[in-house]
Amino acid sequence: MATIEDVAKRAGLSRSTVSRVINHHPYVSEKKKKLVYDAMKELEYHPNSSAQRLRTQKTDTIAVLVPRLTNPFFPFLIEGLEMIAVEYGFQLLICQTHQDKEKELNFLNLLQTKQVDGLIFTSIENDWETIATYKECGPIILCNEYRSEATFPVVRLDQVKGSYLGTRHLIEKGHKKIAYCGGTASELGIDREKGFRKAINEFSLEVREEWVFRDPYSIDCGKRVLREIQVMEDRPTAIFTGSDEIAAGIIKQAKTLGVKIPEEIAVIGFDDQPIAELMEPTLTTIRQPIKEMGQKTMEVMLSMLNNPSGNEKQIIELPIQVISRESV
Amino acid sequence: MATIEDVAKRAGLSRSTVSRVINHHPYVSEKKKKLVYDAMKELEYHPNSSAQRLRTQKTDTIAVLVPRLTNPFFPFLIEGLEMIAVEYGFQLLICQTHQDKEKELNFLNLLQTKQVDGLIFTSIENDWETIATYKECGPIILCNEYRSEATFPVVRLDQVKGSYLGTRHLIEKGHKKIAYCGGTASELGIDREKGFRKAINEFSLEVREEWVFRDPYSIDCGKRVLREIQVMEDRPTAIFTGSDEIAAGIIKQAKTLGVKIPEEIAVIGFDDQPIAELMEPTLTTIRQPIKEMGQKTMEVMLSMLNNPSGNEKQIIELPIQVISRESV
DNA sequence: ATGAAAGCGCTAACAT
DNA sequence: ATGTTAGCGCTTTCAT
Repeated sequence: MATIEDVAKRAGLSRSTVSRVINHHPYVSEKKKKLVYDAMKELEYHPNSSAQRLRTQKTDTIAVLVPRLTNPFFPFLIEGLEMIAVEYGFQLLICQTHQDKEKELNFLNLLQTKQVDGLIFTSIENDWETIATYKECGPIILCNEYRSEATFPVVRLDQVKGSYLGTRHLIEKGHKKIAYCGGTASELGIDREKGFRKAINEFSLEVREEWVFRDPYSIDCGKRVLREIQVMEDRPTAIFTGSDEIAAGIIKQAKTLGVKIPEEIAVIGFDDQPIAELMEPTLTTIRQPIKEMGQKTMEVMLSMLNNPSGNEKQIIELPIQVISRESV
Repeated sequence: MATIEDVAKRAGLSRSTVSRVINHHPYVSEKKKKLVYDAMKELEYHPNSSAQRLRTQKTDTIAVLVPRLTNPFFPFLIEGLEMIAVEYGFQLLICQTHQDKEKELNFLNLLQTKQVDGLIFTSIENDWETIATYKECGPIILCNEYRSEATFPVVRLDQVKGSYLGTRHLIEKGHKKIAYCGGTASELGIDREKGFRKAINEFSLEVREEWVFRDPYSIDCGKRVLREIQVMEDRPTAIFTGSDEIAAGIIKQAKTLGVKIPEEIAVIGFDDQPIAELMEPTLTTIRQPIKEMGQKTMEVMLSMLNNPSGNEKQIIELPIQVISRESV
């Protein structure tokens, strides 16, 4: 492997000049520039990125922690993040935590070992205390999931409002017995339940505790929930869910059991993923501006990188809306 | 940021000893080991990965080129790749080419700048000649997509057989007029068409050229294809597709147009993604052992890394099978 | 078992 | 406009 030294010799110049050419510095004569380029080509020279990183103390890389890529929500979010990152010459290091606390901690290590310049959480596994420890290690942003104790910037959607609107939509369609199936493990989940209950209370309805499912997250979870509901004495007539996957699972199971949707049970999803339009009936859902959230997040990250002092807490909230289709 | 030097001073030892502790070398007395660990903890020391990489000339990182993560096929493939990689202490750098030749070339650069130790293609945008150039830059493997001229190891599925089986399945269900909608841009596509035609010929059927669609890849493409078919005078009674997404698009559009599936038109997908079970009718499809393909690929990569001379061509083919559901 | 010293490949301050 | 030089933080021979 050719080094910068080799190129310098070959071009009959100093390492500095070669370095200047590589980094597009001004004040290099055209003549020598050409000499350098020729030498680089002949020697098939490519700068060693580890050396560059060591020297400059920058990696131009941002870590993005996601629970798993097989949940389509996250690829779409990454799409937004990457769009802005690439524009400014940054690359993403995508890290799947698989919902594992220890893995998450290991990824935080990337910041400490200077393998990345900044880190973005899109889901959070560990306690806030644990994560707060890393504040000094470099710019960190919470995107999508959040913690109110957070002292990092947060880019998120107004989950309370989202689930409030979704639930109100169900109520306006005449439903009075509504189940909640959104998850409450995270603060995001708690807020969703909050919005849900806000709508419920506003219309003086009641929620039976057995209609509240706080763990579901997948297609299979959705299926299971519907099976549980079907054996209840007093059944809800509508279900609010925390993702299109859960909703899809419910609908799928309903077909298997011969339960009519939305006549017997209405279902509302969350996310507006491609699957929402493909299901039969098509899925009424709550659209999150995922890509925009990604873009906004990366913009905040870049500004933190440019202005290291400006990492105070700030909360950016994006709008959310109900997309009415056939499942309600 | 504390450096190894700081730790050495603090522990009253040399940098070498600290380094030995970090890297779990033998022949360090327990006493000094403890001294080092204490110092590391007090100083919150974390080794700088750029320095380590520069020194060792290794990154323990493998680049994985995918067209896009929003196509669920690739997250599942990554699942398999990552499982093995993590086991052996490697991390993945996931790179989306977005089907862009230039981006693909830029990612190949990662190998030249020593930012990764090896690189895996899961799709190929550039000419083979162009890619062949990079052979000397480090271990490269083709996974999923392939080129017969390839001089790198290839891990793939038997596409000819897959589409042959799928098509035969349609024929055995009584179809004689079958459309092909699989893509032919890549060699993978060509092989699929080959398998398709093999089955067609075996049963002495005919394929009208207007029934052959070589470009489709997405849900929207599938919709478009069905619209085009519906305005034909002589319509096929079955469609072979190159992905569950395309098939899903066709089914969706069929509903919109009031076309009955499978009665008026049968559809077979490719991949067996979660969506295949959610559609109504459920999707008959060709299952690819995606995760296994990822695992196998990473095993080959690791063996290349351990044995740099062993990067000769080898082709590993995995089995494929038809999953019969309702859409045929 | 431990330390001294060289050097991985690069950039940037300083000097000219 | 170009060159000289120091040093980023680490590992690894070599010596003891």
